[in-house]
Amino acid sequence: MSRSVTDWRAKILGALSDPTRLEIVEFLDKEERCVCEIVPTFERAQSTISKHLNLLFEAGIVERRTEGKRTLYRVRNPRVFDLLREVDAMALDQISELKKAEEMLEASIR
Amino acid sequence: MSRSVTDWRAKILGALSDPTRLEIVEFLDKEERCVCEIVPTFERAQSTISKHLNLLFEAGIVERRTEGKRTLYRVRNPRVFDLLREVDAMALDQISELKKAEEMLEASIR
DNA sequence: TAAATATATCGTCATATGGCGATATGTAGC
DNA sequence: GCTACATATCGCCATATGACGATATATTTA
Repeated sequence: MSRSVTDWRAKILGALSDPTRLEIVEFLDKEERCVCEIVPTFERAQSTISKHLNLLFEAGIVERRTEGKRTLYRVRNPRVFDLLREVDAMALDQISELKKAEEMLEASIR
Repeated sequence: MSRSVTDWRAKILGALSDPTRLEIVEFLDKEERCVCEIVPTFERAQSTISKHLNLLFEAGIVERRTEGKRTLYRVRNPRVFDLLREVDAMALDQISELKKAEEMLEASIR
């Protein structure tokens, strides 16, 4: 079941298209962390976090290794942070665009 | 209903997390195109393409304007292409990683 | 105004996703 | 071997997504 470049791109982007997963990736920012650290950081059930981590793993965003009874996750390719920085720039752009529109709306009401 | 930066990031990434939409964005690469050009390019129903375009619009990826009876779409922020290039690099990396694994598997069988 | 064209929207279906609690699995220590 | 701990997996539910054909809307042309 070989996957095209486009499918891989979609898979990578899909893995990053959830707020919780985005924050998990940020939390892993260059630091390896065990699930036992990740779970209490987010207000989600342990099973939910586990599924998110597995999804990130399947998409090749993170790697994992076990050490005794813990499993440690880390970001596999630091490029993901460059990617996120690009998205940030776009997101900030959308937000400022929206603010501008709101201000124009208010001005027209006044 | 104001949206956080993380939510916007997720929305942008979600809009790009589908192979058809990725290809639509590539097709719009700096060129404005009408729906009548986009639809026949993809093997999808017109209604399907229309929904994809609207989703890209909602996420702020594309802009649109009408000219007579046609609607023309274009990419709103060329940054999206920088983003896609980053994803490409990651996708190629995953693929070569997979190939390497396959080769090692074959070698171990031989 | 009728017909043709371009696009959006609606209704429906099948499948995917995100969430949870409960349970299974695996390791460490007693 | 039993217990505790860490993590993954299962079963379920509600909602989102992607697909389609059919229909609605808007504009141009006849």
